[in-house]
Amino acid sequence: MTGKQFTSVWFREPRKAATPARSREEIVRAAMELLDEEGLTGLSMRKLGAKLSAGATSLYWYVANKDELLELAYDQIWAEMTVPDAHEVGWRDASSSWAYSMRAVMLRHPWSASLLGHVPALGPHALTASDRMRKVFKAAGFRGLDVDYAVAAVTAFVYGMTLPEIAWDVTVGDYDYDAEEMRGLVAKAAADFPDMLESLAMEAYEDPAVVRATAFDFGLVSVLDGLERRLVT
Amino acid sequence: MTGKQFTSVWFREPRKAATPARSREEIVRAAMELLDEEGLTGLSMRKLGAKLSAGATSLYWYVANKDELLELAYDQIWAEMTVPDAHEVGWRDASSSWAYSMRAVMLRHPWSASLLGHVPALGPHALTASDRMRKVFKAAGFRGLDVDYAVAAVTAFVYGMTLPEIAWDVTVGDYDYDAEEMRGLVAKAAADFPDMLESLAMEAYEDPAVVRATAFDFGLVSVLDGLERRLVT
DNA sequence: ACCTGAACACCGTTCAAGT
DNA sequence: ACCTGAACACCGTTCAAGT
Repeated sequence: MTGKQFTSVWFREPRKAATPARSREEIVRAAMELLDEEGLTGLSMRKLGAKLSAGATSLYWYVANKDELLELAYDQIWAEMTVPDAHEVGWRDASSSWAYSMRAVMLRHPWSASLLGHVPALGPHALTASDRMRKVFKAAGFRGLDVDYAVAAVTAFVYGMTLPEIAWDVTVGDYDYDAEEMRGLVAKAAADFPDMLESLAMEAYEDPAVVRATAFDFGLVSVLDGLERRLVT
Repeated sequence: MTGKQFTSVWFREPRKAATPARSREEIVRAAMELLDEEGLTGLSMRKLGAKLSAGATSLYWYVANKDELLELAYDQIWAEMTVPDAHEVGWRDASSSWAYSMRAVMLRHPWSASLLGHVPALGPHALTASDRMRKVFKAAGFRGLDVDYAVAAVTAFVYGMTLPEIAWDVTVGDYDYDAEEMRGLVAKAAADFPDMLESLAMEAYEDPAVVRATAFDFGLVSVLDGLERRLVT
């Protein structure tokens, strides 16, 4: 207990602007651009201020602190995900297209991976998406807290699968790397594990993007199959 | 392409100490203590130096930079997970006790959640754990890349489920919060979603720890059921 | 109502200098 | 071989002062 109160942007009323020279929307948009270009570590209040040709500290008029700015940017992520109506396409199609769209959004905005799960998802877009996901699993036949459990299981899977993909992309993007050399280094680290070396060798002949997509699909189908079994018993 | 080479602690030989006043092991142990006590943001090279009654910059003799120090600490996480032998207890029991132990380790070291997936898992302990997990799924009957896909699916699920749990614990720990008040705030944010309010109300009568454990089990059983189905078809 | 710059208390890291 | 302190280039945030 520190005496601090838990806070979130979503618990406070935004400033009502009289003559909005700058606006929250503009700031969040600029922040997302910076995040997309330079990643989470590339976003600083100073840089963001400069981008908006303002002093870094001007931003504090619109936003309590950097964390709340991130909460705002984070919520936008959810706006980009699509959740089809289960009554139109069935719950399996609905939830798997949602899963694919969540993966796509994360890959498009790699910084979101560092925020997902860490930042409370209480923004309007996050809530809307969750609500739609709940409806999908209700349509599937889940009842009570099982609805939440099902949503959580799919979300957890998508998130957990996509995160390493992003980490890999970031690594590849940040460094001058040679695929062959990289494999050699990894193989050296795994030298004591013949089993893993074998699987590494198998992968070497496949397109990495295909392997990743296949892994995702394999797991997603499994998760949905598993959830479906909860319905019949 | 930036001209930088990709590096990892595991690709370089450690310094061979002649008279090791300090050692990598000691530094990593101290770093983990600091991490357990104060979290990821609580670890700074200066603080760690002070804890070891050394100058902050002395650490750079043992470790290339902070990222590599985190790689070292991160690998220790894997040492704490247990993966039973599938030939003794069967693949379902083996993989689910591994899943539970991974969850327990993450909850014990909340900072690990911010490293998992972000930091390359190339350390000896990470590799050992992965190797054992692969053996479990091989024993189950998976072949080829399916072994990796199965391991990835379970890992992704555990990680994705546990992360929000940790975020919640950290929030509760950091702030002076009243359960009732908190629920009120969340309910206000979700005011437009009657469906979610209903589920919020249901949860209010349950022990949060029980709800979380139930959610984890529900999902885990589903994932394993789903994987099992891959074996029969 | 909005914006500013100076200032504070931090960071990670480099490097020449010490022993 | 190991450790140090000074220095550099950054951070987020507060706050009194401006318009």
